[in-house]
Amino acid sequence: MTPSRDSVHDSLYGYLAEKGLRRTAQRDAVIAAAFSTKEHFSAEELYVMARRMNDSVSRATVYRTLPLLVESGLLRELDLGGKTKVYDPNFLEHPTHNHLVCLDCKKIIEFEDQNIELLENCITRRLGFSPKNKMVKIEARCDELKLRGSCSRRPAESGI
Amino acid sequence: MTPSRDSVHDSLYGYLAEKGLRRTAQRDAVIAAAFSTKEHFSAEELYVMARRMNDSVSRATVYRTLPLLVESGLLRELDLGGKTKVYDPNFLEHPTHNHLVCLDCKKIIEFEDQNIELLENCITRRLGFSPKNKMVKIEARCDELKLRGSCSRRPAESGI
DNA sequence: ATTTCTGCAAACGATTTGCACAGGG
DNA sequence: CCCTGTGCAAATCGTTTGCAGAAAT
Repeated sequence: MTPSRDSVHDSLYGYLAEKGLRRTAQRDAVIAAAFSTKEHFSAEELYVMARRMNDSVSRATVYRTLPLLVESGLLRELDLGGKTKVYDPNFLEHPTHNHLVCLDCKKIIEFEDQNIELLENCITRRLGFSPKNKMVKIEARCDELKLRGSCSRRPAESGI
Repeated sequence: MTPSRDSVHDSLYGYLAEKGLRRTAQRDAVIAAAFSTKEHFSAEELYVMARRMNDSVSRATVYRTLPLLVESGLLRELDLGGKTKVYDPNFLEHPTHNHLVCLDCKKIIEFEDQNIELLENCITRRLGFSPKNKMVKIEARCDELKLRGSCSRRPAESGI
């Protein structure tokens, strides 16, 4: 299910090579950390995870590596309403998924929809552009919470 | 076309009154500034504009007023890919519009689409939620730029 | 009179950067 | 070797906050 770490490595290091950039133990650790989870994470959280794989990784390296991962398309940067941006490692497996954020419990549900995808492409072309990244964010309130006064949903649920 | 400033004032001060908050000259200036344009603006830009209307307005007051405007629904906070968030005063006139951002020239095109709107509502209900805010951001590249090597579009164009 | 608002300046916190050394090709 | 990458600590920059006085109700 998870894309093999090797394919992620190949993909990024292919990208790095094109730019004349080098392979290092620290970048390996950051990549391994980023794809060791399906959860969204902040830069700081990635720093902690990467440090567990290789304690020579510094915060600066994490902050310098993150943009490379985003530009190469391995990771997607998202603003889901929290105080910092988060990074989503699930775009390799689900390149067109979108997000619903519950305003009550802050839970995030990922969903895919082929129809929206299609409409986005049409709209973009009609305006004279070629689509690159499309993102939908829906902020909503939990019906169950409104009815029962508490939200029973479990954190790990994903609509994918 | 622009909603009368009075209606904006009424709307916000209605909201403020509900919360036991007060009407002040500084808030008036910030509101007037925010709705003196159809362009997106940053907090700092709003500060400059508000100061032109009343030079007693401080940066702190702008930063304290901005969340009130967002929570009351008058202004929408957007992450369009720049380094800071921007605020969009056009949601009063076009409550469901979305954004396309050109990766080449950074121009922003606003568009509305009833079909996407509908799909977002369906998806949200299907997942057991009631939609509150829905946003679509499309990042794209200008076809004309690709063909001609330069982007001839003018900054003020809006797809609404 | 009571409470909210304000400007100021200091504090904050996430991110970025300059530097000198380490290490990949 | 040469040049990129690194950790460290300092710098940056947008935003937030504590405070004492000003102003709204």
